[in-house]
Amino acid sequence: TCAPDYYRWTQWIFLQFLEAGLAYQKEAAVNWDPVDQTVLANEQVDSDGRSWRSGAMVERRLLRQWFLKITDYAEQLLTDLDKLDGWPERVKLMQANWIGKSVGARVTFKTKDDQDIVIFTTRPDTLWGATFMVLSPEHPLVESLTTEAQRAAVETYQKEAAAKSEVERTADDRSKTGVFTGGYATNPVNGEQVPVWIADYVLMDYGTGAIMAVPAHDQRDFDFAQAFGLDIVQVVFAPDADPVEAAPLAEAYSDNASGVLQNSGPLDGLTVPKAKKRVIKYLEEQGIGTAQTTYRLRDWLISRQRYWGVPIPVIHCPDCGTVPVPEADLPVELPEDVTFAGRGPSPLAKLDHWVNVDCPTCGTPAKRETDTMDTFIDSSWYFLRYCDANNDQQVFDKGKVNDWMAVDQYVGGIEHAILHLLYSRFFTKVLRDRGLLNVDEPFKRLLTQGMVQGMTYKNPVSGKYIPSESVADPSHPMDPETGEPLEVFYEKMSKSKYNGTAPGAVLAKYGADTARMFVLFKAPPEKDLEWDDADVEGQFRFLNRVWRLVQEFALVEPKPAANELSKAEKDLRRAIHTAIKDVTEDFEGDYQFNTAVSELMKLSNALSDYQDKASAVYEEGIRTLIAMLAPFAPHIAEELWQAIGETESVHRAPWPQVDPDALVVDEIPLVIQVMGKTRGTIQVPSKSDKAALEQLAKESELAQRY
RNA sequence: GCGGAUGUGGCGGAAUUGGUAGACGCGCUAGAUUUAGGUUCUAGUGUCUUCGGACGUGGGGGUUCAAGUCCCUUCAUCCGCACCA
Repeated sequence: TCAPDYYRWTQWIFLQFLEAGLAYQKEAAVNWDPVDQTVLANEQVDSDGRSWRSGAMVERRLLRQWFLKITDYAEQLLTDLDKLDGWPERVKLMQANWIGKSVGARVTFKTKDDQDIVIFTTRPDTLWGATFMVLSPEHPLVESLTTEAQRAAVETYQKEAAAKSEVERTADDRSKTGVFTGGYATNPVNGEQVPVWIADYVLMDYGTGAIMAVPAHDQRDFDFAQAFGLDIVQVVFAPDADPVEAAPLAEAYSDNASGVLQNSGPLDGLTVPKAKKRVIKYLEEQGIGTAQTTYRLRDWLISRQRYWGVPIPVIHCPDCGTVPVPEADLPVELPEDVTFAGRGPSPLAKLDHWVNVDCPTCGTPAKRETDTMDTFIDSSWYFLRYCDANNDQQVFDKGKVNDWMAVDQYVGGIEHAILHLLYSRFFTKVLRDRGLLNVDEPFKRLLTQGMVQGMTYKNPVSGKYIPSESVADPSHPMDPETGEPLEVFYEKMSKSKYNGTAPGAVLAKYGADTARMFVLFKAPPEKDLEWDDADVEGQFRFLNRVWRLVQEFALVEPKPAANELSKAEKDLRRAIHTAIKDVTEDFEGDYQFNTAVSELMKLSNALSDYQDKASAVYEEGIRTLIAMLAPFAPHIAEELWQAIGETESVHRAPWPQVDPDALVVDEIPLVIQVMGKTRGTIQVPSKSDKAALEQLAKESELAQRY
């Protein structure tokens, strides 16, 4: 994605976004990584407020930046999750959470001097219970609402809030802080005067930055009211049979299911769901509010003050404003004659000959945009380019993309749940709406594979991690210095925890085939894998057994195929074809390679136990085993394939096919239960009808005994 | 707090539509081979047992001839989101 013949098209796609009105600049309080000296998208800041890349605490800065309007696609990105049957529920939920849809209403409260305070609420049915309002400290109306008596307190609070980071403001500590502005507003449904407060738990960038507070029915509002003695609690719904009074309320009453509205004018007597519908109509009739849906998803900030990235292909002209670079001038290449001065501002900004250009529209001197794009842009469409990777005329051929897409199976880590996987869905939908392709969703099936974890020794007293080499007796691990017993557990590998495994050492000792077999066998692909040297040994043993089995077989002179198979031969043949069936199903289904490997082991065991090594069925078994081993242990399988006299590569050999006849059994063990208890089995002909089976069961020794 | 997932031997994990729970592997026990250790091979390995059996898939209850699987309830662990109005 860093090659100009790729990012040329990344820039072209950016221009498509620009043309569609989906790329724009705005000044906003953004996430600034002080270590990498760049801004970051919301998705790239973890819940502790740290940069996904540098790990530094992110600061807020007011900067003019480029954004992509992913919010325009919030609803589609949410509803189309239902189409993704092949995705883990967990990932879909994380995306739904991140998009954060809330359905409710905007309602306008009036101040004394007739200014509008617009609030957003998901509970417009509780409007009659609103007894105060809270604005975000940054809310533009705070200044005019604040009375002289309260001004000092309000300004102090605003300063404190501004100094706090987003994380501090939303930290675990739920104790409420806030200040009364001295101002009042009118509740539009009942004309009550309600005091207006400011508090930092109300966030300027969600909803409208202002809320109505309903202490009787919202626990946060209740807590706030208690903390500040706002004891006007108006109850507006209650269980029908058990009206709740204001006075004894110990906590907010928020059981919506059984509530019936009271003290609420036109809503009285309605259930909560009905009141929610009715109130919207009422607000609209009265001209005081409308239905509204909000999303937590924010537009995607894509500007980066980094050198390594795709230059944003626009030119800033003093006369024409922001002008896109004409398609014919793409790519805007990253200059190579830059000077890096450690960490600091992007070196692009200092490169005058690159920055200074003529405006493509009017020809007057202008300046290039020096920000580059978030690298997640590059990876949001590469799967489309894969369909037509060498096209130098267009981004990709529509026919080819429609033919190949969507991706049948995507494999990736859970860490991309709300990053790459959301961005790629967004890009696919935008490019579809630009008429460039016909698919709605890029990835049909998603497998989030687990991580490899290492065996970790930790002294629970000192908290120190101990390298495994220092542990003398692994069955009773002790701290070599203090003799204290150690905790043993599995955790993500890390140098500081001495729990890593050097792949080179494993490969040198056992070979790549063993390592691969171990990884596939140890756990199903979506689960974390606990690296255990003893299990690696186990795989090594298995491959050695197969090796010996084939070497022994190579010395035997096989007999020609018999017309009539003995019972032993039939049994072996059934084992062979059961293995083919099961391994094939593991490949075609959910990639449960752990059970596929175990099927290979079973087949190997069956062959190992089989006496007549010269039988043609035995030979079939050996050939089948090697052929099915090939995808798991390609080197050994190739070697063994030659050992049995083949000259072509095993990897070109056809995959073994199931012979349904081989799976048929003449006799099956029938489970006998007497009075609901399993008592044993009897052998019965597999083609018996119900009456015959009942007869056999009644005559059986088990039936006599119980 | 909200949402989701998962609970099966000493361990990792298997078990089609409800039909012999614990496949396969690790580990462990005993024996054989070996000067010894390792390797390799054989047998055993859910718990209890008066050797007849009984019990057993986090706990409790239910449906069924039959439940790891279906229903109700409860507990625990992990993950995501979290003052989102």
